[in-house]
Amino acid sequence: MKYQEAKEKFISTWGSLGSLWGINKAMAQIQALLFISTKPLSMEDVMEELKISRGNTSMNLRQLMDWGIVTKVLVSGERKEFFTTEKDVQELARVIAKERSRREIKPVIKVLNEISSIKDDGSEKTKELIKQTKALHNLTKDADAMINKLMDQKQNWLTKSVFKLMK
Amino acid sequence: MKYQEAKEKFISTWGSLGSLWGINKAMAQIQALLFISTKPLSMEDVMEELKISRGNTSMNLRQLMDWGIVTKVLVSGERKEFFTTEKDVQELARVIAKERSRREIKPVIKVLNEISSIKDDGSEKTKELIKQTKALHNLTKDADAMINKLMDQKQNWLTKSVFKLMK
DNA sequence: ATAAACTTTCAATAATTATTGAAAGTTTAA
DNA sequence: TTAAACTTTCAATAATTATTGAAAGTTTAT
Repeated sequence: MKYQEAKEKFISTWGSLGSLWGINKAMAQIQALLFISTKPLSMEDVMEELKISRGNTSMNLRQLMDWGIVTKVLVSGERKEFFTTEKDVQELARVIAKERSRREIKPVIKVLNEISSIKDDGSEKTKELIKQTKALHNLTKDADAMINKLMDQKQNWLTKSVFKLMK
Repeated sequence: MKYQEAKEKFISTWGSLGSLWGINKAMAQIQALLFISTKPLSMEDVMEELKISRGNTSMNLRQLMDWGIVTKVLVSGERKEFFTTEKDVQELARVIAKERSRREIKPVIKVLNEISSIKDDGSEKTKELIKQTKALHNLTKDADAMINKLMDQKQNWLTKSVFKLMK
């Protein structure tokens, strides 16, 4: 496999993966492109490489910046804007995990909590609803707390203590 | 909030959540309905409750069975089939995690591995591609291993040892 | 102040994904 | 073996989501 082929494969794989953890294809592909680029890219560069329109590029770059994983960089002597992505995978994972928690998990925890707190009228179906949403509420809450804690560990938590403890 | 409202809220919340961890709305809603139901439901029951067509119900029940979180149960004296879902949240989480790992994470790990193994031609861009896909490969691999290990712990790993160790 | 260089917005359109419903298929009872 | 009860399949259609491109907006250089 040559460079160009490998690069395309990486971008398309990362792109389709993206769609299943909640971000769209173009957004994931742009991030992938920046991730393996040796220098910041302009909007022009991105459009060219990925064959997507200016509007699409603009919108998705903004989203990536909202997520906090892409930043504008100023290239001296250049008028246009250049973009780069977080290059450290650990930090990347941390940012993504935190953002997903805030956007998706936290709201669900809130709703589950509301539902599990309805008044018990004594009927079997109400008891079941309360019991099951309570269980789901606790699981979600605990899993969210855990993942955040894991991701906040600075250096490689994986190969260090945590992982070993679970052997 | 009364029972009916709470129930509808639960089903719709779970339904929209579903779409962002890779299963479709109808599938997630059927699972949610079964999850809070006190007894197995027939296809008729599901169609009626969720106002979806027979075909849709049939297809999504099959998918849920493929995932291993819904099972057919025979109700004596009844001709038609009844369905029920895994009621233990921990076991549910385990099955979902395992299945996602198998369907989504493992294939990505494989591709990242392939890409990170291309021949280094000495150019800067090739070096960067190799370096970054290698980093991503390791992270994904480790995270996948960890989540599987966590999920395989039988009883409540969360409130017990693992969680405490990360304080 | 003007215009060129560049970016953003958003209505229109395209692409993708989910849903329907009816025909075909299967199972069971008699 | 027939037919009623039930389930599955799948082409057509609807709903949703992503993308385009051109007009409007902004910034910078002169």
